This record gives sequence, C-alpha cells and structure tokens, in this order.
Amino acid sequence: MNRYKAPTIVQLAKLLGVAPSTVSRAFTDPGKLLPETVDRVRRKASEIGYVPNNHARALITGRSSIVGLIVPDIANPFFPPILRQAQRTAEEQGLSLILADSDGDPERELQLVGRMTPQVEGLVLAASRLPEKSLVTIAERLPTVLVNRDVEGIPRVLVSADEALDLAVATFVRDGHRSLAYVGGPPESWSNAQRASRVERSAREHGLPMARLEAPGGTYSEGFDVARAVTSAGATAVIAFDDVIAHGLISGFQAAGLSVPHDVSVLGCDDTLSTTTYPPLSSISLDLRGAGRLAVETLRASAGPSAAAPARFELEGKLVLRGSTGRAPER
Amino acid sequence: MNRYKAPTIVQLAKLLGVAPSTVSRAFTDPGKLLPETVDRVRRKASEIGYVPNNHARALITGRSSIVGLIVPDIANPFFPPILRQAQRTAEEQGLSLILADSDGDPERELQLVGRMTPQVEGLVLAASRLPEKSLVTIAERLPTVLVNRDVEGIPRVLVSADEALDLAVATFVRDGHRSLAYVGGPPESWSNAQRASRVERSAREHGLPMARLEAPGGTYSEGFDVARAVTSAGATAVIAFDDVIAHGLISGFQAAGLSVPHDVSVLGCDDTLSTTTYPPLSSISLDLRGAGRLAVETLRASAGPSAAAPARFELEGKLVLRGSTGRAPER
DNA sequence: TCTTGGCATGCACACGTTTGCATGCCAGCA
DNA sequence: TGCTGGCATGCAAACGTGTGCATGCCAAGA
Repeated sequence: MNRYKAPTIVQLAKLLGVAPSTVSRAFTDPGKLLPETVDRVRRKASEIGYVPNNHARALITGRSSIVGLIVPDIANPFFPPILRQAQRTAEEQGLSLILADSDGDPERELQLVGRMTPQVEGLVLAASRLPEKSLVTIAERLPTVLVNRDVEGIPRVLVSADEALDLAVATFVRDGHRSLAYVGGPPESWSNAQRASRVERSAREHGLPMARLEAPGGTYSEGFDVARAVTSAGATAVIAFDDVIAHGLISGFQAAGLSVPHDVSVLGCDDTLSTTTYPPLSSISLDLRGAGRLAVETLRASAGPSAAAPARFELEGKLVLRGSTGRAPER
Repeated sequence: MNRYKAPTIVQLAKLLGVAPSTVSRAFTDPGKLLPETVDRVRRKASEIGYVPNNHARALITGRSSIVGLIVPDIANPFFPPILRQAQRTAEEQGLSLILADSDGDPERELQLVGRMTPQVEGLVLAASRLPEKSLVTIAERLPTVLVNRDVEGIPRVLVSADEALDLAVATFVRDGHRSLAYVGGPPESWSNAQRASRVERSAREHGLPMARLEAPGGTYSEGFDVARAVTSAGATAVIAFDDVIAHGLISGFQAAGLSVPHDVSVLGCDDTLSTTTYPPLSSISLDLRGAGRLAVETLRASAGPSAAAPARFELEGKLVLRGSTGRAPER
C-alpha cells in the first residue's frame, strides 16, 4: 500500500529533455559529457530524489557493489575487529558487506559461497576451513581474498605470530624455564598448525623440551581442563593457541592452587582479552583491523584487470608481556 | 580474463528442453508445475550449479532479498548471538544480510540507514541510538524492526531483564543484604534506562537503599575503577548493566583485597561471559538468539501486505546464580 | 568551400528474471 | 462425438540500467 516507486533514469531524462544514456553517463562517466550538462542532470536528480537502481546496474555490469565475508564464528572475539574494519573500508569504497557465519563447518562454508556467488562482486574468506582445491576453484570464478589462510595463487593477508612466538620462547628460556607446553586449538585452523610448528621449531632450537596438548574446541572450559595436563607434563611455561584457551588455563591453574605467574607462566595469542583477566594476560597482539582493511583493499585491487601476481601480505604481531608471565619458579 | 559466467535460466531451460519460465516457476511457484517437472529442473540445476541471479530477480520484483542490520558495536559480546541467528534465519528465508556498525554514533547510524535504504528490503536496527522521530520516519518508508528499543508503532522485539531483576533484588534482600548499588552503562542505551529504573523501583519496594553509579563506556576498566565507589557507598551487593562491567567490578574488588562473593555480591546481565570469570559470574541470561530469529521473522511478516498492528515481543530473561553472589557478610 | 576529425549526445540492444496471457492437451459430461 | 474446463507449459513483454555504435555539430586546416 505504501508502495513508493522510485524515480527512474528515463523519467529524469524526459524531465530534462535528454536521452536516458546521458543521465546514465552523468553518473558513471561524467568525463564524456559537457560539465554543464552533468551539473544540470545531477541537480535535477537530487531535486526529485533520483538514486541509481543498484540491481539494474548490477545486472548489466556484473558488478554488484557487494562483497561477501565469511567467518567461522562471529562470536569468537578474533573476528569482530576484522569484520568491523572490513565493513568500514568497504563503505569507504562504496561497497556493502554481506556477512555469513559458517559455524566452522566446511560443507556449510561451501554452501554459503555458492549462495553468495551470484550476487557478490568478490569474496573475503576469513580463516577458511575449506580444502585448498575448493579454494582454488572458488578463486577462479570470483575475485577472492583469504585471511589467515596461505594458498599459493590466491591473494591473501595473514596475521602472523611467528616472530613474536620466537621472541616469547627466547624470553622464557632467558627467564629460566626448562620445560614448555603448547596447547593447540581447532585442528582445522591454519593458524593453529602455523603456530604449533613455529613454537615447536623455536623450542627445538633452544633445546627446550615441549609438550604438545590440545583444546580442539578452542573453549575456555577446555583450557581449564587441560591445565592439569600441563602441570603433570612438568612444564613451567605454557603457550596457548589463543587468549580464550589461555584464560581457561589461568583459571585452571588457580583452581589447582597454583599461582600465575609465580608457579607457571601463561602466554595467550591474539590479544583479544587484554587486561580482562587476572593477572592481566600476556599475549601476542595482532593487527586485526589492519587485516580487515587490507583484505577488502586487496579485493578491490584484484577485481580490476590487473594481471599482477596475487599479493601475499603478512602482518607480524608483537609480543605484549603483562602479568601472566615471569621467571621460572625456583626449585 | 578469469571472468566466469554463471549458468543462466535459459541455458538450464535449453538443456532440459523446456521454457525458461518453467525453470523459473520450479523455484518460485512450484505448485503450478508437475511435481515431476519440478524435480527434474531442480536436479539438473544443482547438477550444473545454477543459482538464481538475485539482481535480475530484484529488478523485476522490486524485492532485493537483502535485509540490513545495524548494531552499535559488533565487538560487544551482546550482539554476535543476535547477529548470528538473524543471519541464519535470513538464510533460511532466502535472504542475505548486510551488516554495519554504527560505532554507537547516532549520526553515523542515520547515514548508514540512508546508504542501505535503496538496496535493502527491510531493516533491523539493534539497540538503536536514534531519536524516536527519526525511527518513525525510517519505518514509514521501509519495513523496519527494532531490537531492544521500544517505540510505539514500530514492530519491535525486546529482550527484557525486568522480572529477573526483581527476582535478583528479592534474593539479595532474603540473603541479608541491606544496601545495593547499580552500575549503569551507556546512557544512550534504552536497555540501560530500562534496567536502572527497574532495579530502582524494585529496591524501593523492598525498602533497600540503592546507590546509582556509572560506567558510561561500558568497559571492563570502567567497571574496575568504579568498584572503589561501590564499597565507599557501603553496598554489599551490586548489579551491573552488563557482564563486561560486572567482570571489571569483580577484578576491582579483588585488587582492593575484597573477596567475591564473601564480602560483596556481584550480578551481571546478558550472560555473555558465563563461566569465564572467577568466581563464575551470576548473571541474567537473555534469549539473544531468539531475538535475532524473531527480528527477521517479524520483518518478513511485516513486509507483507498485512495491515495488522505492529507487533511487540518481549523475551524475558532468567536469573542464573553462580558463584559471584551469596549471603551478605556478617558484620 | 570541402574535408577531416573530435566531441557531445542519441539509439537500441543486452543483462537474467518474473508473470499475465495464450496455447494445447486431456478428462468428463451431455 | 462435441463441448467445456482445468491444468501444465510456452511466449513475450517488461524491470532500469550501461555501453558500443551511429549521428550531427562545429572548428581547424588545406
């Protein structure tokens, strides 16, 4: 009933006594028109409230001004900063962002990609759980940027904790720790594999024994439960896949009567919790917002006719020592 | 170069030896077709990976199959569950969700609405900070659903803590508490005003003195800092606007050498942190996912020709007592 | 004056759907 | 058998825009 039909390009053209194509050009290719004409068209347009119909435009150009973003889990504090900055950057470029959550399920992720494909201009896949093969196929038919997934031939932006992890291990050694534990997160996560192997390598180089433990769901309570295994492995320092697990670990240690960092040092990763734990969590701070921005900028660039090699950006995180790490206990 | 053209309805029709309109109907109006035909079309469609082009569809029908969702702050743990379920429900209905973050700024929120208007079919505004007048104007020109904002004449779904707050106050009284504090959150937030006045009323009815304190940014560190004010007001029980502030309060008390819940009881709201604090935070659990679902379902319903009165849903939360609340200290 | 060429604008088709109407078929009834 | 009517499907016209090509104008050069 309150059906309001928006003014169209032909109405505006008729009103001005010009051809529809002239109006079109006034918006999309003003250089081809007399500046005076452009002015006249634009003025009248805003007067009658004309605004280009996105769907009609998308239909003919194939560019929808919409980009899709898929994350495994919106509720994970790792993603909101990426998401937020991605949206903001998209907005600056005149793009809209459509969002979906794959729930960490590769099958569902693939399905979401399928649904999005016809209506988006490009895709950002954050921490994708899809096999490389699928990713390549997707990237072939649609401009795609990966976040935290390193696949040759596809533009990608990675937030890396590698150097900071090296530094962390070195710091632990210097502080007298003689045994280390790493608590892994979701096994399908690329970051998890990356971090685990880096810590392992670094520990080996320092001759530091390392126990490998798991919190596959990446939850607080898993972290809590695995604390026991850390102590029985004899480790005095533990690096967790992320802050959530680290937080659980701290609580687990406290519940077992151990003091952090006096009895055991705990290092998180991602720095999403910052000072909201007690003691304040040492962690590795990542440039998540930068990743969000870079992802859509790269997408935009790679959507063009550029035949340049697919970009690969690596954003190094930095180690932030707070109260949850310290010297090894005297024994 | 890597331009991949998606299969179209006519290609599919040719492949099947039927008319394009038949294919179209197989998706939009299957009742008009022989069930067998519908099957055949759908089977072939998924075989060759055909998926309807939304833009073409939107152009002719005027319905874009896109709904917009605006939140004040994606990073606030209150919103992801809403967001997530809203997206999922939208997906079930064949809709896409475009997302934006207003950063809590009304001006920016208005601007976002303006940008979205021409391309969405409806709008969900969560915890909007816009004046009522603006909201009414928006709702007039576009199907709109409010979440946690109560404006007469606009469909809305509210997650309410009212009854649970009453129960909480009664519980405090029963447990011997003689003085209460309420720590408010963002002053522009409708929920904040709602909760504050409810607690105030409930306390008055019980003859319980109540101190009103503020953490206007709604952050952990503000909660931490305001803990001091709580104790100097002599309160032995404190209700916080949300879990984040409550978490800060707990840490603040611990830093001041007070034990929770032995010396002071802390109650959060929203139940977003659940067991990740120590002691586990008592809180008020809200049906956020239900709100997300209801919001887009309501939007969908109100987009139809229904002239029914705008719906108003109120989802009551429930009190969950964990380890951060207990009996008043002996004195 | 005639030609050339650049520049501003008009013409008309294409994009992939939906949908009202037309068509053809077959069953049921007189 | 002939007629009616319902049902499954085909036909073709939109929806609002972008864009290659054609057109017409005017200035500059010969």
